[in-house]
Formats: sequence, C-alpha cells, structure tokens
Amino acid sequence: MVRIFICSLGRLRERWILAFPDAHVVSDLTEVGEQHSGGALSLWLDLSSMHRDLRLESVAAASSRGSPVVAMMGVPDEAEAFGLLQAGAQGYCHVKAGPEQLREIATVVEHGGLWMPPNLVQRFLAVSTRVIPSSMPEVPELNQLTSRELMVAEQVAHGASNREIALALEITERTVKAHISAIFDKLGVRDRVQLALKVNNIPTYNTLN
Amino acid sequence: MVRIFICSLGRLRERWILAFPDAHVVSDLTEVGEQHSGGALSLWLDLSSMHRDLRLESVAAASSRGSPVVAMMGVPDEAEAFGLLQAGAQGYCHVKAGPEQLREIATVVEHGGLWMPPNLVQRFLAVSTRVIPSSMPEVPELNQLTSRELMVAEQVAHGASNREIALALEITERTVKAHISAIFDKLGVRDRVQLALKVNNIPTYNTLN
DNA sequence: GCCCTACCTGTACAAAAGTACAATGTATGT
DNA sequence: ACATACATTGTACTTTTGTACAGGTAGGGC
Repeated sequence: MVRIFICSLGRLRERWILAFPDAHVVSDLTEVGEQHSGGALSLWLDLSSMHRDLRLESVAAASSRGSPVVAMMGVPDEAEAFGLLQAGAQGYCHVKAGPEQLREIATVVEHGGLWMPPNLVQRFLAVSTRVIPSSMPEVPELNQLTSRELMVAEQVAHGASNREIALALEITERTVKAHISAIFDKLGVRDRVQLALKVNNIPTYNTLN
Repeated sequence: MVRIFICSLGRLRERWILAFPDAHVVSDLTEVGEQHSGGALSLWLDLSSMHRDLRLESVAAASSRGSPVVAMMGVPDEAEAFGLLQAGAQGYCHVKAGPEQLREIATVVEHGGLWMPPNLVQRFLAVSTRVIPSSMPEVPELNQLTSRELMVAEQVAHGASNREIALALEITERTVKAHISAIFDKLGVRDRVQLALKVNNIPTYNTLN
C-alpha cells in the first residue's frame, strides 16, 4: 500500500514518516504518477496552508482518481469537514495527528470506511437524526439567563462592545461587566468570543482551557 | 481480536464463520463475559429479529461496554440507521453481508472508523451539508487574507485566544497580534468578536464605530 | 543586484476586557 | 417580616487585547 502526502510545502513532516516509513510526498496532485492509480494507494492532502476555496476542489480532484483521500486540516471546522467529505474524502483529521492515529485512519479508509474525529461523528449524527426539523437548533443553556443577561448576551453575540451595550441598555459599563461575568459562569465560557459563538450556536474548541 | 455475535436465535450463521473462523455467539448481551471487556473485542448485534423499540437500547447497552459495536439489520431503514449509529454503533450493515465485507467492516470499526453502506454515506452527507450551512463560499473577503492570516482568522473564529493560537501555529503571541491587526484592516472589523462573527458569516451591527 | 511581499519578532504603550470584594435598591414569594 | 433573586453601581486590580514604531529574514520577480 502506497501513501502519498500532498503538501504545498513539499516537505514531509516527521510524524508522517513515523507513521509510514515508505511515505511519498509531492507538492501537487499532478505530480502523482499515473502508475499509482488503482486501489493500492491513498492520498493525504494537507489543506492547512491552502486557501479556502481551493480545498474543496482539490479534494474532489484527488478523489476522482479512485483512491481513498484523507483531508488534513489545521483548524477543524465542522461545516467544512462535511463539505470535504461530501467532495469525496474518506477521512478527515488534524494535520498534527500522531503516527498511531494516522495508521488507524489509513487502515480504516483503505478498507472502505469513513474516518473523522469522534466529536465530529457525534455532531454528524446529531444533525442527521434531526432531518425533519429544519428549525435551527436552539441553545437551551440560554434559558438559564435572566432577561437582562439575555439582552447583554445577544448584544455581545452581535459584536457590540461593553460601551455600546451600556449605551443601548442605559446602564453603566460596570453593570454590563457584571452581567457578562454572570453569563460566562452560567454558560461555561471564558470570554466574549466564545459567548458570541455559543449564542450563535457555533461550536468552539479548546486546545487549552 | 475477538468477535462476538449476539443473536437471539443463538446460532451462528455460516457467513459469520466464513468471515471469522473463531467467532463466538451468544443469545444475549449479558452472556458476554467480563473478561472480554476492553479493546480486543467487537460486538456484532443481529437486530433483524428484535423488536423495533428494543434495538436502540440494546445497541446503547452494548456500546457502553467500550468495544466497537456493529448493528446488523434485516430491513435497511435510513432513519433507524442514523439512530443506531447515534446510540453508539460504529458499524451498520445488512445481516446478509458477505464474509469479505464483514472482514472489511471489522477492520474499519476496530480501528475507530465508522462503517455504513456507501449509499447511506451519501445520504448522510447530503443531509448534513443541507442542515449545516457551509461556511465556505459565503465570505469572499476571506480571500484577501494570506494563508497565514487565514489560519489565525479561523482560530479566532473558533474562540481561541492569542496564546492558544501562538501555541497552535508555533509562533509568538506578538506575531499573532500582528496577523490579527492585518486581518482587522483587510476585513474592516474592529475586534476579534466581529472577526469571529464575520468568518462564521453572522451579521454584526455597529451603533458606534 | 534591487524591490516587493509575506512572515516573524521586539519594546512600549493604550485601551479594553474581565475579576474580586462590596454595597444598595427593588421586586417577589413564604 | 424574612429570604431570595435580580439589577445596579462603585473601587481597585489583573489580564488580555490591540496599536505604534521599528526592525529582521526569506523568496520571487525585474
């Protein structure tokens, strides 16, 4: 089984060699020789340094060759992941995935499976089981907020600064801060960006905490 | 690797033996000994002769043991498939799947993958991409960003702090700030919240500026 | 060679954001 | 009357974010 990594930087990362000592690397899909077409090949695309609008088509181009394709992203993005998978990728993982995980993924996709991080699988299934209700899923945690807190949260979710919120609600900036701190506590977020994303129902990820 | 087939009839089908000569069979989950708990085990549930409303919970019960679970159905049903996978199954196939396919499935699920029939994968992705708005084509301004800036922008858009971004990209916090300032300029936003919202294609309003 | 861009970093500073501790007033229900 | 939840604000402080100004490197195009 031949694994070819396609990375615009053209250099092989150590993890990849650790995972597959015989891995190849090319900087472009066109460099993948025709002799490799067929089943005994998997393509690993490093999309992390690629422009957004090129990612989908490069996955599509790669998968049109008939070999399983794994998309490797620097910044996990749920919506994009689904798009990439639909474009033909059999796998979706982080560029920094470790050697053991890479081997797992290889085993899976080379046997016709689909591989993605467990949390994505969950989201995936959660979404799919809600096929019928087209209404946007609510954020139940917002019910914990008092009416005033909710007003503040919504302003933050639209990008307002503390000063703006204070003016809009005719209260002090200090009071805004008080509300915001309470909101952070209740919703389990640590700053206004995460709050904004949560209110807008966009998942966040934490490398630290 | 031990494969245990759980089938209320209590008898092993020929295909299963063909696929896995050392396969075990039991008629109930409770008969699966504790000694097998752990990774070197996969559970194969024959749901074809089970009552509808028991299927979900038996899959849930099986998967709570920590081993990969494959649900085998007699009558494929899309909605039910999603439910079973969400209940914890890693695989979903027809009871009459042939030996080679069973082995493929085993390889996949025993390496953390998800397996389901190709047509179901398509449906799955089609549904998901419809429900989850793709974030790709909708923010053309992101094309103004350099590849490095884009990485930073995406991290911000997922709620990462400057420190986290610096760690992730292996650069200084100072450099992150430099990128972020450049991004603000290019996208015409004033802080990271508005950036996060813009990347996620959520409108903001400005009472002040 | 030179110019340009992207990328990276430093010091220093200003401005927000966020927290800790404390207090007041106003409803509401028991 | 009392307890409780909510809303409000103050002082003071730490942390994070963002900007200004200055520089250094590497690669590509002319």
